[in-house]
Amino acid sequence: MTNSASTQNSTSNPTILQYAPNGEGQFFIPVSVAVTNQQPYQTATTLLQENTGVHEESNKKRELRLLKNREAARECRRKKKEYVKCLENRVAVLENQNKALIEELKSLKEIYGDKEEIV
DNA sequence: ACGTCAAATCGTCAGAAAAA
DNA sequence: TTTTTCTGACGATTTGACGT
Repeated sequence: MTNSASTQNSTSNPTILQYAPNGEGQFFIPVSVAVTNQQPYQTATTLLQENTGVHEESNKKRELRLLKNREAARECRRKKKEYVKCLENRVAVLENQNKALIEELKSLKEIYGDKEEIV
């Protein structure tokens, strides 16, 4: 899936974030409206102009945190898929075993009859 | 070709869990 | 206790199938 430009409507949900690149090669930086009470979206360029020193540093920290979390989420989903596949394989194996046991029981009953009483 | 819908996928946030 | 990592939930977007 491509990370194409997307202009999300923030009027319905003020905390929606915009992070995808737009067509001009700029990047919208995620800004939570609920927290910052400013224009919902800023470009990287304007942010760079505005933020120096401490702000720049905390921006870097935030970007790094988001990047790490993005990768963590991908890895988490990959592991979860793998786990589900594993469970599905196990289900298939158990179903086959169950079928085989039922067949075995059936043939044993044919050999010995099923009217024998447990004492 | 087009619209519609459901399912899959993604990035982010918040909070739980683990590590330092 | 603080920091870092993991994961469920959410909303937005993409994708593929289907009917018109």
